[in-house]
Amino acid sequence: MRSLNIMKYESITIKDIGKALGISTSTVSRALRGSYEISSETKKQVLEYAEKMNYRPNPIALSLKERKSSSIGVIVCEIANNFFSQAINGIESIAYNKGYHVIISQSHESYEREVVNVNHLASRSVDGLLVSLSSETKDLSHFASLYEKGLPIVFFDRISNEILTHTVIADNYKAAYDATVHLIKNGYNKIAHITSAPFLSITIERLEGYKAALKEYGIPFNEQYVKYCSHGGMIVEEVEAALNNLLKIKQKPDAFITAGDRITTGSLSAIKNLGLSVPDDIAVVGFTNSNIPELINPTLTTIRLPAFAMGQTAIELLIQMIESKRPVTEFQNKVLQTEFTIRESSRPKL
Amino acid sequence: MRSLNIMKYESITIKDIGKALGISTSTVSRALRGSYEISSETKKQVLEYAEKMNYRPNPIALSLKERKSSSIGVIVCEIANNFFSQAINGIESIAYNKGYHVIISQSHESYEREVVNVNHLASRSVDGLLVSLSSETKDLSHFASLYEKGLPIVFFDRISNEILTHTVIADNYKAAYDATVHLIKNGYNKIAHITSAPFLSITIERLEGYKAALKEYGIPFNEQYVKYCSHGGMIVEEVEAALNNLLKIKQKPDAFITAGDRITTGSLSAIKNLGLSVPDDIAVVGFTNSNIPELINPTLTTIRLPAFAMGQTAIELLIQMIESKRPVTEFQNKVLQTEFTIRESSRPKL
DNA sequence: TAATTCTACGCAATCGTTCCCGATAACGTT
DNA sequence: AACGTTATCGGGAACGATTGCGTAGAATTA
Repeated sequence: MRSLNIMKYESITIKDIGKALGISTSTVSRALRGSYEISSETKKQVLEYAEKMNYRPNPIALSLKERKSSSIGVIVCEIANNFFSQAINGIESIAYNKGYHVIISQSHESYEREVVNVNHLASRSVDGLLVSLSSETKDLSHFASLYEKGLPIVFFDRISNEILTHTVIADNYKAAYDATVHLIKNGYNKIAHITSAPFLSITIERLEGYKAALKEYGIPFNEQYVKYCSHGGMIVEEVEAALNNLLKIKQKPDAFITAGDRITTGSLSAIKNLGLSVPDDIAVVGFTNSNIPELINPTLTTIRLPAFAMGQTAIELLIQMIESKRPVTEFQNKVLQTEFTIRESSRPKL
Repeated sequence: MRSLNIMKYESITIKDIGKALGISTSTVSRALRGSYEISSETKKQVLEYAEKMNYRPNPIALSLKERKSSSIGVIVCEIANNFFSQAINGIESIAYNKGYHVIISQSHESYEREVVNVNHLASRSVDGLLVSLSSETKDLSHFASLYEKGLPIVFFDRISNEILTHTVIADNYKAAYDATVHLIKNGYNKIAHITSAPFLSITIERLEGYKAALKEYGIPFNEQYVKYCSHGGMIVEEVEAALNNLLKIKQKPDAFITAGDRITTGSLSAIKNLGLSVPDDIAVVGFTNSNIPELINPTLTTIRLPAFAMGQTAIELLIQMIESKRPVTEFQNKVLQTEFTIRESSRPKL
């Protein structure tokens, strides 16, 4: 049994080492960093003592002096979302090996919260930012001002073209196109789309793909068939409302595509509560990174985003930007392919 | 379109304000904090200028000076787990309102990683730590040494009695007991248990509840019916192996209880792949915080941990510890009730 | 009027680290 | 013998903020 001491945690500093060894702090500092102008005996002495006392440089002092922190900030709407938690794992897998620590913060789809978080991260001297925008964010000046002052930022998933930098997205256009075509070929022609906030990049990209497929197969686009969840499905009620509104249309849809984890699960629950059956009453294709689509009843046809790879790609671009000596002028806009798995929820219409 | 400047981000300091206004930094500092020994005109001048220039105190400098950071560190095995992401949301909901920032780090069930993370958080001067142990952790000296030096720590979910501090857990004993009794009453008597690493507190508590129920109903405890996943189910293969080993037993179990999100989904997938049907071939009750247990086929009988509340309780105890002037000597060991929902996967045996 | 008390501010130390300047030897060179 | 080199180290400023202490000048009191 160990108990808590009221004294605040204190660790050994180079000053302590200098005092103990009768040398100056500058010498200790240089010895620790292996400077050529320190004799090998002194070096050995310092190194041994530091090792013995378990000396660790104070990262706070380093951050203050060097204005960097070997840490990168990640801003996502929420981690309780398969896509983002998987993306974060991708980010960490690279960052950890390159000596960067990852600080995660959640916007909870709130613009205000996003602003607070980005400013906090910046004031904490993160060396760079990885951002997926909140569904409320229309104005990017909180990022722009930092970016212009030299803070590297890479956007992923929910991006913006307002700031010229690297971006990493999934091929949302193609994914939505393929899903729509799949439904059409399986005999569905009243295909709805429950999606996120209207101005989000992912929403626009997916909507375009959806429209393109309809057009190609001569199905007129029906504005009523597109329902937006302004909180990205984070609020259950908005998904239920979207679904109910869809079912109220006289030309009731016979299929729908959901654009996100929360929207997918939310609408499936709502359908179940309404006593409807999938796909006989209505077919479903969902954008989701759930790892149990085949456990759902019926098994769910899904579009899975390459979350882990997107995280990896984004952090690689960011680190490249951070460690670049010259200003980066060539920006990459990576588009990663999604994974389409056909299951029962979209089987051919009877 | 805005582009990246190579100059490193620089913000306004107290020194800049002093220079601009022709006063000393101490006066600026005091004016900003509303000290009584600054004239109201000077105060007004400083406040206005600071506001105009959007001055924000540098938290790094403050951390260095004050040896605290208004941030608390959270160590969990992984965020891509419903329980932990929900718990983190509970933590954040309180921390945010009390002015603390939350830094999340993942151990990925690795002891080594846990040690690295805790030391990094400590050196970053977090004011306290919220910890759920990794499944590999047997030795707690990396926590104990910091705790003894005054760093407040609260353990939640996967706890240890090696360190005397506040703890927050779910009533795992009762949950496992109830689940087992439920299965027995529904006619199952060869009940297996697929659980996490054997020395984890949650494993022990659940196993005890399971055993107690068996004993109460006169069913002999069969060692073979308990399978451990040393990585907490994080590796799919270990769950499959556990299940396969279970099915190889001559007295094949007719039901099993899974002790965790990953183990639950992993074993259900494995069962599905084997072509077995639930609950006819084998019934299932799962510890899981999934929000779609009723979408699974068959709908899943679950034990849900009060993740959000556990996070809230833990952070409240931690903040209380941080802000306490005197050393805390009375420790609370909170036990929160779980939520048992009976569905089809454990319906009465035919 | 002289002594005292306030008022309102500046100086400098502090936190831990790095790094630009010197400084001081012991050498070798001329 | 005088000078330049080189090796090795220390002093001190800087990063941004807080704070104990000192003090000039004004206001008050005796």
